[in-house]
Amino acid sequence: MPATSQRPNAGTKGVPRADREAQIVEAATEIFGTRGFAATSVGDIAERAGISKPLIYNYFGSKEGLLRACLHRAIDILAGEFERIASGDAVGLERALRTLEGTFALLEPQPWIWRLFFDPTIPRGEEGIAAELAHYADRFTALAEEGVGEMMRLAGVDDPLDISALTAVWMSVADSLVTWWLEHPEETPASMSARCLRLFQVVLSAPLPPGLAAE
Amino acid sequence: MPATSQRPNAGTKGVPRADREAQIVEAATEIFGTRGFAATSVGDIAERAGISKPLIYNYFGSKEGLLRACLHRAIDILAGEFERIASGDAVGLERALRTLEGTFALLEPQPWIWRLFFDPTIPRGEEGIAAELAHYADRFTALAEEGVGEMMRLAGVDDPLDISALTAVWMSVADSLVTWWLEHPEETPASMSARCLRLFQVVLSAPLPPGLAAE
DNA sequence: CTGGTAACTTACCCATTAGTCATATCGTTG
DNA sequence: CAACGATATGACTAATGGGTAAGTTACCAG
Repeated sequence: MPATSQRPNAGTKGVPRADREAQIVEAATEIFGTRGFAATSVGDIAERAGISKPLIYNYFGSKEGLLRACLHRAIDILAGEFERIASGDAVGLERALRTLEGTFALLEPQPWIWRLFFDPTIPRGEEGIAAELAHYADRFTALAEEGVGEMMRLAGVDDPLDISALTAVWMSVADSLVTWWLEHPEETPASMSARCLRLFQVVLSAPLPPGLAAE
Repeated sequence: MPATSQRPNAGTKGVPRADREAQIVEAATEIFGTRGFAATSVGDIAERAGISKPLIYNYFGSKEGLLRACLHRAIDILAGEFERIASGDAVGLERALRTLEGTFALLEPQPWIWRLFFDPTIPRGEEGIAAELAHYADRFTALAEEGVGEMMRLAGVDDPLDISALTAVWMSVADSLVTWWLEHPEETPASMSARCLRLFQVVLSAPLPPGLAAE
């Protein structure tokens, strides 16, 4: 028997660091992604992950370091595959549909990761994580803008502001579908894709508003 | 001359309570709306409004009370007009365009108010403001769902989940356009409306993806 | 069985910030 | 002009939450 036992729960539980880190990052990503960085406390994350707060600081150094780890994992999951999807040979609305399908498949395990890149509550100090985050968010935005711009040029529009606005709309559409999915967990990637096809169909087959009919 | 002067700036400045309240609410709405509730401190708001923190507590009781006041003003500005716009006789995409136009005109003075209703950093305790907020957010959602549902029934779709998803998408589209506007302050409500018309045109005139062409 | 190290936790520190108190000035009114 | 209520603030308290110090337990190599 040990001489003293003032910290009854202390001591290792035999979980390797890599495993714990993954587990913590997973929990953190979910809470950061749903509640926002600013509204989340490190204590909340520790509780959710079933460990204590100092372990997080041991492994990640700071709240921001934890966020950085979440981001890097998110990048690993998304970046390559996302560019592959976006660089297919489809254009216009078909490219949009393919991108949505790919996104749903990618995000299936944890849709929250997407939110990290566009969390408005992350402190916007020039230095630190904000810059890094902006870099990756911009990569996704650039990808989207490329697709949107291509479609608009086909339609004879090339006003950069129009492209910028429609890109924002498009990304928001994708985001809202992921969010909706979050609230309907029984949906599969396949059923989401099918649903999107139906929704496109409804919108595109709707009667044109006046002033927009001809041309 | 007064006997003592230990608080040099104390004392009334002759601003009636109603005016001060309006001024504070205006400042608070802007900061809450852009940075999020959780990431905003009462001190920041006081500084922005040019008054001291205790005055806010004097008038609104708590940070949550201040948010409630912001919400009520937002309701006053939006609710009636919004319902009038939505209850016009337009349907489908024309109703959508009309709603956007009305929204831009309404939000012109302070686009931030819109964000209050969908701020994810507001504490989600069952009791308190969250319930009230959900009530109003649901009213807007119901309005949108009515319009979307009408359009979808015209297109022969009546799956409630499809309606729910497209409603989420539609609200997100409106939100993203307001956000985009926030980042392009030189735009007027009229130019935003015109831009939306062009964007609709591009999307609707795009070549249909395969598998979606015929019926 | 004896170190050393990696995996843990309790109990704390301290900066920020929600919220309060006591006080000060002004306008009005009898 | 005295008294009062409304408008206002500097200086405090208390709690939250990021971050740390120091110690506890388990495993493993010699």
